[in-house]
Amino acid sequence: MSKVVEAEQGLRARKRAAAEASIEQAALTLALERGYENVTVEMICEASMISQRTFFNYFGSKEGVILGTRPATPAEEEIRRFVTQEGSDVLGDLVSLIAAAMSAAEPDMALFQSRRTLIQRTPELMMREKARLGDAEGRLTKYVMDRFHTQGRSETKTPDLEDEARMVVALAFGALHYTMHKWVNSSFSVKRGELLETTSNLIRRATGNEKPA
Amino acid sequence: MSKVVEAEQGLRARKRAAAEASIEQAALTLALERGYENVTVEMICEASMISQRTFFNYFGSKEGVILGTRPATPAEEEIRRFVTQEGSDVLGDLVSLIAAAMSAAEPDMALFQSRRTLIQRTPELMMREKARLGDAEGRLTKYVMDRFHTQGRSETKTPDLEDEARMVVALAFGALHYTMHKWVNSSFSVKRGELLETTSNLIRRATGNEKPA
DNA sequence: TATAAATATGCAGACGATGCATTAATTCGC
DNA sequence: GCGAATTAATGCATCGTCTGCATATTTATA
Repeated sequence: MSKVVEAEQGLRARKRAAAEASIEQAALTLALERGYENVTVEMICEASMISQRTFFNYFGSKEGVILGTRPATPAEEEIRRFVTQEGSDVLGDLVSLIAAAMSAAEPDMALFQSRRTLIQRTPELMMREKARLGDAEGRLTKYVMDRFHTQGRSETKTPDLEDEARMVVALAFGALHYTMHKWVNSSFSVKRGELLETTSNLIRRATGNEKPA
Repeated sequence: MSKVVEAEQGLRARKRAAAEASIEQAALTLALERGYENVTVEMICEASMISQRTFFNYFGSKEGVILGTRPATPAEEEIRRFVTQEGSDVLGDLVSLIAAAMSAAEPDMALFQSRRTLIQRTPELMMREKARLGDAEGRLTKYVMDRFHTQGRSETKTPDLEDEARMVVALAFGALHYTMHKWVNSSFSVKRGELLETTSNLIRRATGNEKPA
């Protein structure tokens, strides 16, 4: 803790990080090869040479190692931007926000893609993934409300404003699902900007809001 | 099978129906009392006096007895109506279609409400529920496409028409989620018509499509 | 009523997950 | 560096869901 200011957080932390990485790698590889259901925790432990108990200490569950441990929360900064953002495309902006948080949660692109692929092809995982997002529902609704307030809308004038916010979040989840699907199926080749643009356009069309031009 | 044309499908079927009803009742009651997680399959079996093996033969899983065995498929007739329906509110109409199918799958209103309440308050179940709906995604997308075609839209003129259809389905799921939530939280007092109307309006607002009047 | 067909049950065991005691490793004060 | 104090990893027992398979029951049928 003297020589190097950041990084090198002690032997303990480094070892743990290494072990985690090794376990994740083993799990992802095995699952991509043989299918999530056909991989047991025991196999993963064997491959990464740790005890089963340690596996659960680290990741909590079999699904945890695939979905990733971080809860994918948007950064303060991003949230502020979303809240104060001008324009009326709440839905599009919210989808962007969540998408950004998701990729931020897994810096390693290769791992991220492995995860997404696996999630996409495994109903079980897909559903867990959605459940996780569901946890954030309340928080996201709050952001949307903040944005509404910033834009001068209030419950006084619009009593069911919160309902509207909830609906925005619900729709965003739906759109996000679509977007992820699309992205995985394009083998991650589409740039994020384009993808989100497409998503926005589709939302407009799907809801009867053709883009003027 | 001679005297009575319908009903009375033989002792066997009747017994099974009775057993199923008894098990469902026991499961729902126990789960509402003590929480889904705190009820074991063993308890349910004890309460309904059948073997664990039989329980799994009937319902396949612990979650199955709560969510219900029927997959909630819209009737042919409803589908046809949806496909040939005039108007541009695909999203609203689709939400209606799915909602109708869901209530049709459980004729007994009391049971239906028990299920919904339990699903609503149990994240685990919520997520399973969504996963089930996810299974129908492909089918629903097809209906939407059929409707588009009926309305004279084609992939020739709109290459990404299928994407648009997918997005409609994805958004419908989101909206449906919202609607169910709302309904459960109103203790099922809101009439379905009103609820769907509200949903439609909120979708319009959420997507920047204020209703003119 | 005897026989065939279907069904419920018991039993063993796989697998995920958790609690608890034990052992091994790391960190920290000297 | 070295030993004590902390902290983390492991082993073990156990619960709960779920499946396969053999066996016992029950219903349907001739």
